[in-house]
Amino acid sequence: MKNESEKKDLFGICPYFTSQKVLSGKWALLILHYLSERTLRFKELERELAPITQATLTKQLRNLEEHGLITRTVYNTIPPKVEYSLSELGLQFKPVLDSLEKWGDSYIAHMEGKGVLKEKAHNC
Amino acid sequence: MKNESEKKDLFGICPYFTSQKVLSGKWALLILHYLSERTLRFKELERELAPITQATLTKQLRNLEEHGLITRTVYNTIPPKVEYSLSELGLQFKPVLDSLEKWGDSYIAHMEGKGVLKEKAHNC
DNA sequence: ATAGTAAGTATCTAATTAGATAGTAATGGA
DNA sequence: TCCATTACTATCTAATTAGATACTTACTAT
Repeated sequence: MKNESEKKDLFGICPYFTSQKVLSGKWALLILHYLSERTLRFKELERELAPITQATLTKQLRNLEEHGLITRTVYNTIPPKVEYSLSELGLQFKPVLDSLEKWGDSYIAHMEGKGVLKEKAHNC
Repeated sequence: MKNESEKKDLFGICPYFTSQKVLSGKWALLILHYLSERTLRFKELERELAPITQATLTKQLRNLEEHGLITRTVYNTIPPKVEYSLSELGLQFKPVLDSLEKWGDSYIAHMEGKGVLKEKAHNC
């Protein structure tokens, strides 16, 4: 199934399409948010993102790493220690996170105004 | 499969989780981008987003409409005319689009620096 | 000896999304 | 009379993602 002629792959060409691809994971934004606050170990992220599973978290982290948003540092200890943090590119993503958080909050406020009220989250 | 106790549904609670849900469609960002420039008819959007299919475009638009980001205006003419535009909430989303575009562009520039060069897109 | 720990991998299934394809409705124009 | 037009809907299949579960490694503390 080769389709060189198709213009499907706007990845790396259109900023919106590119962003969509990078951020498409269910947990991507949340991971970037937590890492924007501080470097975290695998286990710490797992706790923050519960009830995420290990396998899923690993996949999401690999995806972000492949796209260059986060860096992975392995310490050769037993038990293992692996730290995740934002790369330079990931740091540049902060303005997006900020505007997204602002919008998300006003979106939630808007919904609450319409009667879809929920309790405030403990984490996140 | 009822799971009231699970804290899976952070939609409407956590701004990142909420944003993720709203923007999860493959074409969501692109649609919001085009609509942020001007009101568009269904057919116009379809052309801009080619090779999207009608069915897919309809689904994406319904999703955005349900989440309150866009408004749908039907004119009772033959052939039909339906216009889509950003709602108040959609307009508030503009800062996100702007920061996203900025980041996407620098991401692409970064990739090009690493030798993943592509031609510039005609549209988008 | 055994259990606990951290950070995985490997499979497989379930759920969600996107896409292909065909059909509809009402009208104006050739 | 037939075709084009616009904005769909309805099915069905394909592709992608998320999640469940079990296993691994090598060391330390009980």
